Amino acid sequence: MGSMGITTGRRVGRPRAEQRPDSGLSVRDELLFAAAELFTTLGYAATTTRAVAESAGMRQATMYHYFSGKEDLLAELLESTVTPSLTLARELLADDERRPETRLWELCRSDVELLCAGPHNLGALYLLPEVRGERFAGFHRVRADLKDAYGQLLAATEAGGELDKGELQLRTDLVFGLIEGVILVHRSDPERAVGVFAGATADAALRIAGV
Amino acid sequence: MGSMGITTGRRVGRPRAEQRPDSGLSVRDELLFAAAELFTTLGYAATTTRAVAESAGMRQATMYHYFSGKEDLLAELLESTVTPSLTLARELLADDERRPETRLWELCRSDVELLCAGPHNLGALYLLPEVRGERFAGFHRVRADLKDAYGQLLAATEAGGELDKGELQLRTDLVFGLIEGVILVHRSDPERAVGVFAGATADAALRIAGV
DNA sequence: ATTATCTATAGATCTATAGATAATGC
DNA sequence: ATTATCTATAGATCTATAGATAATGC
Repeated sequence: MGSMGITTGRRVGRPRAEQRPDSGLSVRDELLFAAAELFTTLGYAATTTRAVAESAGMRQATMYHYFSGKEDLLAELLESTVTPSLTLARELLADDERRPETRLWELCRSDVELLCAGPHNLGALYLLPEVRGERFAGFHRVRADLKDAYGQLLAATEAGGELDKGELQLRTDLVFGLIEGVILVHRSDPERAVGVFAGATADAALRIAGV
Repeated sequence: MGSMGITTGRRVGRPRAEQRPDSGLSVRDELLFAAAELFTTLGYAATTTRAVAESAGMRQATMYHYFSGKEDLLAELLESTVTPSLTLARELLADDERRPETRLWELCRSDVELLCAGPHNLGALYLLPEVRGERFAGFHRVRADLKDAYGQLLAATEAGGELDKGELQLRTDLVFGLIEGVILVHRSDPERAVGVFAGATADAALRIAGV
C-alpha cells in the first residue's frame, strides 16, 4: 500500500489538458463508462470517438492508447454485461442442494436485476444490429453459453423432463426471450422498482416454462 | 386503367443513370425497402444515404427528392410497423362477441406474426437507442396506444378484473415485454416456423397474464 | 528511459444543396 | 412547363496516425 499511487496527482506521463477530480476508476474504465453513457443515451451511431474521449476527460487521440476504436469499446461493454450472468448460471448448475425450479427462478431474477442495474441501460446495447459479425464473436459465445444454461436448468425440472427436444427448445427460447425482453420494459419505464419487478418476471418465466 | 402508366418506361423526368427492371413499387417504397434491408443488416449507424439510394437504383442526391434524410426513413419505417398492430387492436377492443381472453390471445398471436414477418426483421429497429427523441414522437404515440389496448383487454378478462391498478400495469408490461422480446428470439433463430411459434407465444402471454 | 498525454493533421468520408439535363405533358 | 433525375461540390465532419511534450522512475 502507498506505492501504487492511488492518491491524486503523481501520475506518470504528460498531464491532461484539463484536470479533473480523480474518479477512482482506471482510465480504461472511465472510457468504458463514458461510452456506455453515450451509446445508451445518444445511440451508438451518433457517438463519436471524440465525444467518448472528451467525456472521459481526455483528448480524442488519447483514447487510442486504450482502445482501438468504437467497436472495441462496444465489444468490451457487451461482454462485461453477460459474463456475470454466466458465472452465476454455472454456480447454479453445479448446485445440487436446491430444486432445479428454485435455481431457474433465481437465475431469472438475478438476470433481470443485472439487466436493469447500473446507471445506464447497458442491456440495450445487445440490440444493436451492428452486434452481429465477427468482431463480437466473444460476446455471442458467452451469450449462447448462458442460454444453454437456461436450457439445462429447464430440462432438469420435473415438468421439463417430460418435454421432447423441440418443445424444450421452444420453452427455453421463450423464457430467455422474456428475460432479455426486460430490457425493453425497463426502457419504457426506468423508474419502476427493480426488486419487485425482478421477482415478478421470474414468476412469469416459470409460468411460461410450465414449471 | 392505362393512363396511369403502370407499364415500364414512359416515365416523366430525366432517366436514371442505370436502368433496372420495374419492381412495381413506388420510388418511395423502393427507398424504404432498401433502407429496411440495410438498417437491419448493417445497422443504422453503418448505413449511409448513398448506400440506401444506390441500393434502390438511384444516385445519392435523388433520395432527397423523397426523404429529408436517414432519420426520416427510419421514422417512416417504424410507424409502418406498429400501425397495423394498432388497427387490429382497435378492432378487437370493439368486438363484443368473443371473450376478452380470446381476443387478447389473438392480438398477441398476430403481433408475433407481424414482428417476425417480412423479409427483414423490422422489429429490430424498435430497439435502436436513437429512437428516443422528438423526431419519433409519432411512433411512440402509436406504440403507447397499442400498449394501452393490451392493458384494456387484460383488464376486461375475468382474472384481470380482480387485479388492482399496479398489478394490472405490471402484468401488461410483462405481456407486452414478452411480445416485443420476440424480436430478440426471432433474431437468434430466424428459421423457426412462425405459425407455431406465434401460437406458443400467445399461450405463454396468457399464462403470464394469469388468465 | 518510460510513459501518458498532447497538438496537428492527412485522408476519408458523408450530407445536403445548387444547378444542369432529359424525359413527358400540354 | 413540369418533373425526376443527374453531376458536381462545399462544408462539415470523423478517424487514426505521426510526432512532440511533460511528467515520473532509475
